[in-house]
Amino acid sequence: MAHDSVQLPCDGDGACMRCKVTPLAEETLTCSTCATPWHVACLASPPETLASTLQWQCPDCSGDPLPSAAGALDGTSSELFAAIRAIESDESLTEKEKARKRQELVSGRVEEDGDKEKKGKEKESSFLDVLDGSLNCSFCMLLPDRPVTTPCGHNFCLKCFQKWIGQGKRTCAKCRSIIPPKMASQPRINSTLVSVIRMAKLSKSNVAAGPMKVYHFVQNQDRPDKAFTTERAQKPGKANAASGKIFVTVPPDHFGPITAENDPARNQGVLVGECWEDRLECRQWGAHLPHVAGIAGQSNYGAQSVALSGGYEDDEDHGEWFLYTGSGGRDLSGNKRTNKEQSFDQKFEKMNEALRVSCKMGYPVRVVRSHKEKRSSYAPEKGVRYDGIFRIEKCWRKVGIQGFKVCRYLFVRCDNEPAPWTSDDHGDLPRPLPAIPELKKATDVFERKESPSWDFDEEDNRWRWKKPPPPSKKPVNAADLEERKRARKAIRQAHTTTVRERLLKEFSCLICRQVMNLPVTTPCAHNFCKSCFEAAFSGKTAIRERSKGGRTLRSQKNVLHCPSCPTDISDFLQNLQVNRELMGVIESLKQKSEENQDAVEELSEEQVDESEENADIGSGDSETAQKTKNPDPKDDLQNPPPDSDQKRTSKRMKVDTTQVVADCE
DNA sequence: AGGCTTCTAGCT
DNA sequence: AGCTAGAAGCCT
Repeated sequence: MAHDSVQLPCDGDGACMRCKVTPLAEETLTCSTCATPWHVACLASPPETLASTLQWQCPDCSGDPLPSAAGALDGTSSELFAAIRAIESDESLTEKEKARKRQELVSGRVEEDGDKEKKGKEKESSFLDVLDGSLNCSFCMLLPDRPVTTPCGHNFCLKCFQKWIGQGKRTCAKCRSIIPPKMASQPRINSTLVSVIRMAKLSKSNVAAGPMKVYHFVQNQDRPDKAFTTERAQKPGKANAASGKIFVTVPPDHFGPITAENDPARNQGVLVGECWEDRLECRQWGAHLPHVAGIAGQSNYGAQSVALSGGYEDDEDHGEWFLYTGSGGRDLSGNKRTNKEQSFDQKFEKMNEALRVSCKMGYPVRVVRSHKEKRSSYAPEKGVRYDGIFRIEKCWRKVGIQGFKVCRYLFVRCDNEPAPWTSDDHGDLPRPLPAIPELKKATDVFERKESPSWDFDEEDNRWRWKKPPPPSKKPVNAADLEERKRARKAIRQAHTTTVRERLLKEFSCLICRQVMNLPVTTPCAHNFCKSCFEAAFSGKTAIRERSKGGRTLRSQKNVLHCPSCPTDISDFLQNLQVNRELMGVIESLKQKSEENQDAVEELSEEQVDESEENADIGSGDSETAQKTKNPDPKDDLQNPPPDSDQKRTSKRMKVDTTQVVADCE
């Protein structure tokens, strides 16, 4: 190997000054910094990969030649070198096209992909006037994907950057500044830049302004697996968290057990005895959806589930059967969610009526018990547990412990699986109703007259639907619908917010909270105005300033923390570089937003609705298969049957179907 | 013990 | 379609 010898480039005539031969074009490499040609065969360490040839620096420019195990280049490489040179010399191509072609060659991307990208690029070009290509990753020449910013203020795709680092490079591909080891080993995504790029992409048709699409709106499938704290929540933890993803595919008004086919996540269904940390987690598995309320139901339709949480002192728990108290009768004015004190009578309305409908129809009701039910032997020690299917056999009103009337319900278990507390190896068998002493004083007693929908089948020896379950009135992914509702709201809000406000939000300095002026990006990917950043360390930087004097002062290294995180950014501070690319974009967006501000505020909602419609997902409905005539649950009650509701439901179902078709196309 | 938020049924 | 009050939570 020639690595001990002096390395020399080609002379003005193209002859290698070391071996004196004039190499063919494909046997030479041009330095990306000084543009001097070099004879590849005479290099001590030719670039290991073709990717690195694009950014190749000659031994003179790179300073410390990398130790390389690579020998002379093989034939295949030479061919590729030739191909690259051919691209370089093709005058019909623009610089960007050249870069893309080079990239295709090097990465071995298939032509089809290249075409797709080309289409993407054409799309991009319309907003490139905002970005002006200034943000493009120097490696792939595209807008950075998962952008990372070097301390010298240059932006790259995370993957491109990692590739570069993987080749042993420790200098910025753009300006040759040293990349700190920490940045090299743990590059951080610059989330502000992510916003910049998203904004730019979204503003393509309506330069810098456009309806600022709310990209952080979450659909059920995109919701996190766990409950999460929203941006506006002041308190951490689950006290005021939003629910995470709903894992099961049953509609929110689904009665009865949740079976394997509605559990795509695990394919086992919700099993009796299953436990969850809290009500939010319980909600995610569909056993009981409301995360505060004890009863899930609709007054004209029935109740699907209840929670026993010890919220009402009148409750009486006997495991396989229990006496449940209705909701209401309490003053929740102010900001309360609960109030133990009862101040008026409960009535059979709302959720209490829903329970009565379930009683009347003999619907299966899911029951969960919470650890908060302290007076019951059957409550779990921790969290919330699914205890299976119960039926409401009777309901009535009585004067409760606090002196006001409460609604009462007799729940009796009727599940095919044994209860979590029993040592039986089989589920429930029909049992005689327990004697209820308080019934003597009860008023408004209601008993089921018709045969129950959910009953024990003597032949099958198991509990099952004896009558078709009530058809669902809600789409399966009601959670999605709710999300979309919220998203619509958010979009509307985005319309009324000025671009300036959004700029402020997305590109504000973490110190002064204003739109950044001369932005600097720390290696830990936090962004500040240069002046704010410097001011934060005024008086502290002096110690390090004398380091250029001599190496004796090196021992005095002063640890300085990023204003936003504990990262030591003392090295970064020493040579503060403005992220000019980011600055350019902010400036341009600022300017254009001022021009368009009025127009933005007046934007019609049509655009929003359109995008909404497209984002809509048709909802299948497993229950529609059982569309037999449903007996009206309230036909013997004073209220009129919910005719209008039924019509509305079928109408919506039709709409949903067409949407599914549309979505498939 | 107080107070924050989420979710939604049931109204306008 | 939009709003509001009520809901058996949860955390400091």
